[in-house]
Amino acid sequence: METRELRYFVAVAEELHFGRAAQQLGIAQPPLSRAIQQLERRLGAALLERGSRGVTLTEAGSVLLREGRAALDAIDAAERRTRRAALAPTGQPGVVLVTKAGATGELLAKLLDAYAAEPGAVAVDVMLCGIGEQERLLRDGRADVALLHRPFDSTAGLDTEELHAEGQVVVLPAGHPLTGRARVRMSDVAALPGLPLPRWPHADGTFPDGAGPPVHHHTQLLQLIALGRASAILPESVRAELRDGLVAVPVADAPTVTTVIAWPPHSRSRAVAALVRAATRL
Amino acid sequence: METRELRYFVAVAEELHFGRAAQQLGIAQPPLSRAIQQLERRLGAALLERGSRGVTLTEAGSVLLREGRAALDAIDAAERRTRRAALAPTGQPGVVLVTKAGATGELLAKLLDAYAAEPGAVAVDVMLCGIGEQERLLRDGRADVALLHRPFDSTAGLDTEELHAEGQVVVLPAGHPLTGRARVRMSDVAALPGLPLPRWPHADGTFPDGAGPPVHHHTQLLQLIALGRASAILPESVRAELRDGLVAVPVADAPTVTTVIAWPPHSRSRAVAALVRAATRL
DNA sequence: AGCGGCGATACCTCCCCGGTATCGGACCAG
DNA sequence: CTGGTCCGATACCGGGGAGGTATCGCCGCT
Repeated sequence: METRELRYFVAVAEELHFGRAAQQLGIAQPPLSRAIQQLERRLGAALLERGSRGVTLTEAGSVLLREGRAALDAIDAAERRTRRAALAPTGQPGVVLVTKAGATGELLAKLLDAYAAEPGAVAVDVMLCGIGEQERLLRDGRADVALLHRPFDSTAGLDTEELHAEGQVVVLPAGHPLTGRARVRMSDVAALPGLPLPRWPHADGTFPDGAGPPVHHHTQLLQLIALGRASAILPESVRAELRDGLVAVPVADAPTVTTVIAWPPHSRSRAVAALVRAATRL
Repeated sequence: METRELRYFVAVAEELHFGRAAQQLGIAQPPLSRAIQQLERRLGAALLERGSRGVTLTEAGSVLLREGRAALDAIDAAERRTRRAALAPTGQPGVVLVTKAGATGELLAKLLDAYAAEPGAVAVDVMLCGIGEQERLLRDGRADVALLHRPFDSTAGLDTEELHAEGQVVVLPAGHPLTGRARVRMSDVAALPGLPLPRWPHADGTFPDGAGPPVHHHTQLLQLIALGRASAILPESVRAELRDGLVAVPVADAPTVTTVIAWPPHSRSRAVAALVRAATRL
């Protein structure tokens, strides 16, 4: 199977429309139709159901969509990492570390300091991204190592080391009745009238249903809370960045949040290994 | 990057010889040379060092070899799983479960029974393989789920659930002085004269250096022990398959062996999920 | 100097990819 | 049922690229 065919198929499977997929790929529709037919012939499998009401995926087609995306990511990763390795004529090409914008500020600073002090340390590019993007960045080679927070971030398919565990607090606008309490329970928070919990995007970019405002970024969320439009349950360490007008109250029965350092499993890079070692020694 | 180029590069990187690589790929040498040059141009990276004393990998080249193998595995997996999904017009295509020949006999039987009793269970093909092959089989799509033994098998890049933990015993020929002991320590075993521990192959198929006999299979090993040529430290459950002439003595300070069920992280197959659920309920 | 091994180059052929034009079936409006 | 439109499939053509053969250039060995 050639990557060209795979890219074409993924485009069609996502659009469920040959014409639009072809446009998006920058080719005409007929060669796209032919490429998909040829792929189906070679695999001996019907991938798409062409009905008069548009195109639908067969069972085999949805398998290929899932597996094919992973394969294309792996190819992108190979290409990117090779390019980066080539840019550094001497030794390691520098490491890209990715973490959610607005989180892990202190831990990250300590980690970078500790690693920089090691002999043979290379440049670490810090990349900040939105919620749920890290796994993708690691898989397609744009990043080499990430700081994640379980149980929020999925660590499926990644190697991890635990760095830090902490409880959670509920962040509320100052003056809210609950701010007087020493600690609260999940049930207290779930029932808050007029202060819905925000909705984070899933890995595929869609949002769960619900009443709360959709949120991509940390700071965005804190602002909403200050405006009295939402509340949120977040790790204790947000206390460090609470502005005036925001109050944090511990939530007794919220799940513990574990900060982990994660990397793709076949990453045998010396620099990543050293970074992980530095992190576990913090 | 096209898979053809990637396959060509991996062949050359493994052979470190254009002529032999071309022969192995079934093409002539000149097109292979050109393909590699074109790949290097497109990546903007020197991958191979052509010296008069043959070919060597550059830093970027070894990155691409490692990442490229993973990407090719992912493509093979996509192709195999799609083909298998297409063969089953109704529902799921059957699951391939892989485990080491000679191990986990009882646990496996119970798992298959428990899963078969579930509603909606599909056919489970059991595949037996040698030491260290399971991870590869999962990655390139020849298998969907595996029974592994930590810490011997690497579970890097796989999702796992723990099923069973057990201590280890040393297996000795009957009549050996140590067989009178109720239990022994690692240091007792390491010092055994004339009964070296066997060497298992690494993931890449090579053997570590040492005195012991190289071993691929369980039964092979037990036979060597009965002949008085080796001893081995193995999980307790081997007791069930000890023939006459073999004795097992618990090793107090050997690491615990954990049997886990493992699957590739993006495997969203309903059948694999049900199998894992059945396994954790055992 | 002569020779053998090995990768690069030159040059040719043919296939396959992509483009344009057109077809054919499904659905819709009247 | 007829004309229109939407959409994927088919027909056909042209160019680029993949692979083949022959040969070169370089290095090391004797």
